Amino acid sequence: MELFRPIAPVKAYQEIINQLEETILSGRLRTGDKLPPERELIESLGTSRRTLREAFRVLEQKGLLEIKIGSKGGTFVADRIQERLGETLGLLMRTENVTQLELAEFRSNTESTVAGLAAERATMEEISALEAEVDSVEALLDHALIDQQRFIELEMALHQNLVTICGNSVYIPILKTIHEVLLYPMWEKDPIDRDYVKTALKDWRGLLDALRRRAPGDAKEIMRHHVSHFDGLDA
Amino acid sequence: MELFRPIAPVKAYQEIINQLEETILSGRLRTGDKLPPERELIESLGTSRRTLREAFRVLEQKGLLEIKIGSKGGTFVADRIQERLGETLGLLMRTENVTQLELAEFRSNTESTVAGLAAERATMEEISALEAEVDSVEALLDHALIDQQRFIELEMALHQNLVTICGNSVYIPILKTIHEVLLYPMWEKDPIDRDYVKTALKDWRGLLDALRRRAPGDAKEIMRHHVSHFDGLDA
DNA sequence: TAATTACAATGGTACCACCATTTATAAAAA
DNA sequence: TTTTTATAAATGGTGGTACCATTGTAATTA
Repeated sequence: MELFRPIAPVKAYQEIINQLEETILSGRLRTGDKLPPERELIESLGTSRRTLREAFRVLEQKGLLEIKIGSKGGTFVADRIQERLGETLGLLMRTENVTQLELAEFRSNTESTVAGLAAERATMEEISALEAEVDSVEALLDHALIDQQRFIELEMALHQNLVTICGNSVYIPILKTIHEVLLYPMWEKDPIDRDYVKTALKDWRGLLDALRRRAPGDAKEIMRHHVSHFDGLDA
Repeated sequence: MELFRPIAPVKAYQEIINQLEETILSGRLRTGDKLPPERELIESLGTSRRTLREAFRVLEQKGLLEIKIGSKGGTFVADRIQERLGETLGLLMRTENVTQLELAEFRSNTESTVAGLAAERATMEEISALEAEVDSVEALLDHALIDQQRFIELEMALHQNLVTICGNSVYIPILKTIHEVLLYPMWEKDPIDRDYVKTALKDWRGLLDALRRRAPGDAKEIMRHHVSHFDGLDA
């Protein structure tokens, strides 16, 4: 009889998850690396194929592994955590714990902060590159019909680039998730007319100016207005 | 020979995941509901236990299911998506090589925003409850030796409560992750003296005042200073 | 040479038996 | 009677083995 047994008994599949996760996160296994076939791994790990596969399913869901079937298939270390983050965020919304309004407010505040940081740190080259993209948006007005799909792509790219310019990588996955998972579908519903594009252009021109003037306060206000307008917070 | 075969062959476990996920998200199964035992479900679904269990593992990881072993155990519908969001966020930060500085900056900006929102929306009851907690921190000064562990717990709780007060649940999992995963270990390293606690107290008293005065700007500035001081951004 | 076929590697599925954990209940001891 | 202990039942956890499905490559055939 045992005097002491673990409070929370360790399950085999959980142990495998922990071990592989640690190996991947520590960098000993890198993105793209191929793991040994299941039938070999079970010998190294001293477990059964069934248990290993349950662990694989979890790590696949976490975005750390990617599993392909077929002759050249196998288990590969992946880098899809961001996708999963987006999926989870979408899941959270569907369960009605998070409203569209909360999300829009979060985006408004966060993008505004990012714009402020960008105004403090943007180099002339970065500003010029951004301006070139804004010009691309303006070019859309040359056509009688607005290419809605293209406009959304350009808008998205502009926001992504601004995040990069702000120099804090924490914001990148967070805003990318918000953009792709939640705003993309929203924008697709609302039809975009010429006035819409013109308003957006005015915002971006103003932002470029604020970046050049190193005016974080102005940049924040412009971006707050821009995002609020697009998300319908000002409606 | 087949003329047409599916582009992406549907895997059985994926089909089970989709089916159960849809059932849960549509509300036909609600949080706390107990699913039939594995051995019964495989008959309804026409699959094997192994396949069902792989699907369960994924849904458990997603935070939609909770599985308990033992006589009164079973598979239950859970509501742990927010936890998973936090976990995923932590994972992402570990893999994206986020620096401590970036993280501190993100926290400073975000907590500041949250404080501003709280100042706009806090009820008198919420402010009083927060004040009671601040009093608990002050009580730590009655002892010759500061209970470091307790101080950290109280600080953490104060921040969490402020997030709740701000009324936007998007911030909850994000800041919770930042706090638990990344700041906790940091705080444990630095020894906390009486002056440290006194400074923190002054910040919180000031914040309480700002909340009462409905002064978002002041609240934001105080919180920015408070967080920066603790994270060593001002050093 | 080009199309077809066969093979091999690898993950996907299935059935069966048994182990481990937890709870409830009954039996035994105080 | 009350407390402790042993037993049983329910349920998830693990292991083994065999076979199926998918995919790429090499051998075969026209």
